[in-house]
Amino acid sequence: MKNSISNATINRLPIYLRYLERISVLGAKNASSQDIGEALGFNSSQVRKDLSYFGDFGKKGVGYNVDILIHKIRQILNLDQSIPICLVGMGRLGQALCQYNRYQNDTMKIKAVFDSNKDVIGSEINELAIQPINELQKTIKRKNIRIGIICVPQQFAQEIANIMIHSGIEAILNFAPVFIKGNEHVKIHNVDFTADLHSLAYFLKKKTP
Amino acid sequence: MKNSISNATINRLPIYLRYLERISVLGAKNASSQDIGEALGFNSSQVRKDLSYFGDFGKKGVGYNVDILIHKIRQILNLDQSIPICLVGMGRLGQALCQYNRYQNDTMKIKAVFDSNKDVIGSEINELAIQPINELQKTIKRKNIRIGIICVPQQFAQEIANIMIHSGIEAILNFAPVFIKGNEHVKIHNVDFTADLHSLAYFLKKKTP
DNA sequence: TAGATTGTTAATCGATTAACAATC
DNA sequence: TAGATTGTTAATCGATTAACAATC
Repeated sequence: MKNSISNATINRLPIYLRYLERISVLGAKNASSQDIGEALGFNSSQVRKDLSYFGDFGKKGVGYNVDILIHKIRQILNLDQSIPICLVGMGRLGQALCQYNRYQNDTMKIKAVFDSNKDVIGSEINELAIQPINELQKTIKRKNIRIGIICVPQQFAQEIANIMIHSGIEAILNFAPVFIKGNEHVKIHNVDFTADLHSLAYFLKKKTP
Repeated sequence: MKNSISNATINRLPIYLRYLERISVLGAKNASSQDIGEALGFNSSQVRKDLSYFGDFGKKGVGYNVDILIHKIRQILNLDQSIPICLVGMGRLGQALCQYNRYQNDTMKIKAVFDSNKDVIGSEINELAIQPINELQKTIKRKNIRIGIICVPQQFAQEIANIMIHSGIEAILNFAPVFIKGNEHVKIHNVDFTADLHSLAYFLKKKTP
């Protein structure tokens, strides 16, 4: 049943959610699909269609009640519960993500961090002691960690993913610039901003020198 | 004409390229669409189709010559020339990207960095002095910067984008968690890993407590 | 030659959008 | 009531994949 809802739809839900939370703070009570779409660069039909997969949240002639919709989307995305996550690879990117996550008002929180470098193991970031990789499996189980973030160099990414998968993690966000193989039980999402940057170059005007 | 080639295809080219460069270093001479697809999680038909938009690069019965294909893809993506880029927002993420870019063997290089914080302006990162935002426009023009990276907090992102656009930049990679409006002359790509993380939560198994 | 693999077509699958009756 | 906006259908548009003749 979950499979019948398009991936594209799922990827937009967090974007709707963030916008709604933003305007809720500013005092907005209602938002139409038109409002939401315009603010986020989507077609209003798309907004309505995406939401309609999950229920009739809107009111004809009025739009969507912002706070109700926030609540519903949080439910759909499982963000109505706390979700412990871990992060492996405490390079600069790992540190940046860690710090960013710390100050977010978010139910997904980094609860354990790992690195292979002996010089940083034991030191603290965000009040979390950096642990060695050989404690990864144990810690995932002990802390009920459900999502893993990979920020290690490319050549180690698959190996870390394998440990995570083997430890029963349910989803992985991979920042290493390499394709990671998972299995049918683990959802893997790759973030690849080097590729993003390179694909932008395609759109540059040709210089005629 | 460029418009006839799908966005999805363009987004895959850098991924093909990186893989080919990796196996080239390892001594590979030829690669079939099958090889490439398997390594990267794509269907082999898709690999062939993507490449066929740009020319007949393969040899029937043999596959693609790795080094020739690397050269061709670099040409298609304009990566056969040096492309100066700039980065605005020297928080942890900005610093991480800067450092990463510095040690990449890449024709796209960060040539100027900016921040609004007086305490960091003037200090150096990667042998680049951090400049104030009011020098952004002037510097883009003087250094022929063609792509801008935005790493500022959400509430300032559109403003920075506007300056970039107004200064004649051709593409923007936006890391701020907000939709940025551009125009028909500027290609904008949003990287949104908070949204990525939140959409992963959708796929978690429902706990039945 | 025999086996492998391309480039391309046609079929399929998936996602977006326009349109509108229903109704707040 | 009149105006606005939903939820949903049908149409369109776009992307992927299977299949295969051509040929190295």
